[in-house]
Amino acid sequence: MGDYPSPDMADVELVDVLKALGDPVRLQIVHKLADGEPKPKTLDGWGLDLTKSTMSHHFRTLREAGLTRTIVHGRTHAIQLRRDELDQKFPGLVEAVLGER
Amino acid sequence: MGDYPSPDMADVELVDVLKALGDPVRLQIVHKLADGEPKPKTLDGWGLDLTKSTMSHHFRTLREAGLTRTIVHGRTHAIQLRRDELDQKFPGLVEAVLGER
DNA sequence: CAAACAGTTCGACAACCATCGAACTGTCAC
DNA sequence: GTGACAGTTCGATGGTTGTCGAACTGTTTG
Repeated sequence: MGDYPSPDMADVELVDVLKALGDPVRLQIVHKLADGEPKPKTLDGWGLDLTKSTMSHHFRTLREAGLTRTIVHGRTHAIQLRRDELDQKFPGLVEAVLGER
Repeated sequence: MGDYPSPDMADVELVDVLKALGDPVRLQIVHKLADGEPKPKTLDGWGLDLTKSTMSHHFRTLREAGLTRTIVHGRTHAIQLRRDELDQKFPGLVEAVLGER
């Protein structure tokens, strides 16, 4: 398989981040990623009853919007929130969205 | 004309707020409202080249998502960011979206 | 009252999007 | 190597959305 390029944070636009977050499935995924640890895409605990192709679509959307990065490990993939970069580019945004405070 | 009810902030969902903000036109409108002052819907300075019906659609979307309130003044309407309520319900969100810091 | 004005609503249209199943690609285990 | 496994991609489908023009509603001003 190919690779899964995340955009440079310099090219990430706020409106695209917000659009990606403006979907209940993706917002929930981001919540599960809040602790910063990479999570396998196969995770049972997403709490979502969707097919793999739909999940794949959302993972791609999050990655292309700049919110996550994909870590390939043989035949398994993990997804991780780009927390540090996001905090630098959009200070307070992730914190506010996750409701931490 | 009827009235323009804003939802109770208790009923406002984060995902709907984010979806409303995830559009370039509406994000720009919110930026213009950042100072908290009500702005007439007729404002020339929105910086948007759209018809009145399209603007009306976006104003409605923002209001129904809980982001703004409409102030009717005879035949003119003003729109205002619900800053205090939003700050209370989603601390730091508006600040982060507006890029204040 | 009549005309101008501010704004909404409606219908249409195209573009986009979430979802699914099926087919496909790459990797690991046997 | 062959089959199971993890994940992506593709095509289709139905629903949503952004945009416009035209018609409409309510308000102010002559």
